[in-house]
Amino acid sequence: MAQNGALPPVARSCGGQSCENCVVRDHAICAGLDDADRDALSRIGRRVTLQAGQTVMWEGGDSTVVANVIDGTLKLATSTGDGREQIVGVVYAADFIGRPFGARTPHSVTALTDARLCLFPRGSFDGFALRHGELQHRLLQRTLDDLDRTRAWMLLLGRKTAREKVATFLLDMGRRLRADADGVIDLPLSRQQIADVLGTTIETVSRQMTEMKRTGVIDLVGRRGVRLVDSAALEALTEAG
Amino acid sequence: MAQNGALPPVARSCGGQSCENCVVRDHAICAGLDDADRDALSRIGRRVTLQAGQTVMWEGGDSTVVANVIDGTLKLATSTGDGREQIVGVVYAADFIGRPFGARTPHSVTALTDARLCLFPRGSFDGFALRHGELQHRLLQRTLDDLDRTRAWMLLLGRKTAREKVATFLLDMGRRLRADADGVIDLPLSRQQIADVLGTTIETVSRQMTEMKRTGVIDLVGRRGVRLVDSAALEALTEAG
DNA sequence: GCCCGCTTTTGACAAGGATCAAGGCATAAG
DNA sequence: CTTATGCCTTGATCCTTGTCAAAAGCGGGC
Repeated sequence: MAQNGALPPVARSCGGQSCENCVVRDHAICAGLDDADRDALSRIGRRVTLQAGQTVMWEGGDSTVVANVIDGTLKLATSTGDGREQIVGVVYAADFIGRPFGARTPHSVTALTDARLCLFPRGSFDGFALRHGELQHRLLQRTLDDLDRTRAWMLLLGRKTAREKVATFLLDMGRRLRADADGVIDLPLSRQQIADVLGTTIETVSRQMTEMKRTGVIDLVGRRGVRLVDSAALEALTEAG
Repeated sequence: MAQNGALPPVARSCGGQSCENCVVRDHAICAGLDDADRDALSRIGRRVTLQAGQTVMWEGGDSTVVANVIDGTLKLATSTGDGREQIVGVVYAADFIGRPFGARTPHSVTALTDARLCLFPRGSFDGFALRHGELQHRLLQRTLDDLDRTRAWMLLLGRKTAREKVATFLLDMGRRLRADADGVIDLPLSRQQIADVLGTTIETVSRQMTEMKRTGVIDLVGRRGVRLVDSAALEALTEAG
């Protein structure tokens, strides 16, 4: 399973590609760098394409690379020795992944959808960041935001009921992902993965979503589609109910 | 309750006190600053004494101050509208608290024991940090570590059993706190607060600890004292069992 | 040293969610 | 179009943990 998810020996790289036409250049941590600095940074990195299911970093592994997400969705996960998994973060385009300034990666990083990364060797990136206060500042801002969001999620894991967890999750996805013309959101996570985010089981997630569909709060279309029919009601389910 | 915990109108301040004899100067984020910079930083801050139970920052409140913990133990907490509380962090001497570079404090900060802080107005601190890359780097390092630790705690909240939670908590306290001559650790948290850290109830915590005492893994002395009699066995209880 | 208040422990019971087990249904391959 | 393969849903049951209630015990104050 872990083997199947491994990067192929030679990853598809587009090293020569510049930042000029990068879709996340104004949202990733590189935003704010002047052209010369961004060029210098881009020479350190290379583009990599991932297929859904591929793992880029392993829990407890050496921290050898960090990256910007260009597009796609990835999960950050930790697990117990006996295989219980907890997803500790979901990252999207323009997010930063990996552990700069540290020897070990404390969690695995796996693509949930096909994805593209702008990958940097950690050592080179660390050096660059130390020489560029602006970049380090943006990294700090982002890390502080991550920490705030992560702590908010602890309230969900420790104190919310299954119903509240699923409602909170759906609203969160609604905020992060864009719905199509019919208002349908295409979830990047399977039911099992949703359960792993919420600290519950696949059956409980399924039952809660079915119940919400029955009461008309949401609509389920196919395996991955959801329409948030009544966001206000969903919001209400977020606490008590 | 919140009112009782508020800072008194005039906090006991020792503004004139310099960093020279500060017990955490080599461990807090100020370590690494040269004498001149540390002096400049100290002129921005002032010392404040807190009594157990006092709250320094409120969830959702304006982020007006940040601080170094000089001594004592404090909790970071968030809660649901209906009063369920989750402790999202416990901080000790030399730790940094508050939300730099952000308008709001996402969680409350409350003293668990009497404590002393080195308090800075956030605006001034932010400005100072922006002008001192070394300080900002240390802040980044610390924030990255906090994030790693917080994510590890998510695995506990989402996937561990009550038994595993309590065992993990006790070992964590054993690592962070120093035992006295008899090997007894004085917990800075009440049973209810332990429950709030672990995302469970006071009764469950009590039952688990009683059971561990019965099997000789730990020993309970008074309300706040614990002796980790068999750390190896405790470690084993950390996963499965 | 004794008493009072509050935390902690213990007990009984209920229930939310986990587990075990089929069955149904998208999605993709043939 | 048909079939096969996993996901997802649904059902039945169990059990860990939460809830409610009361007893016990620690610690501070008199």
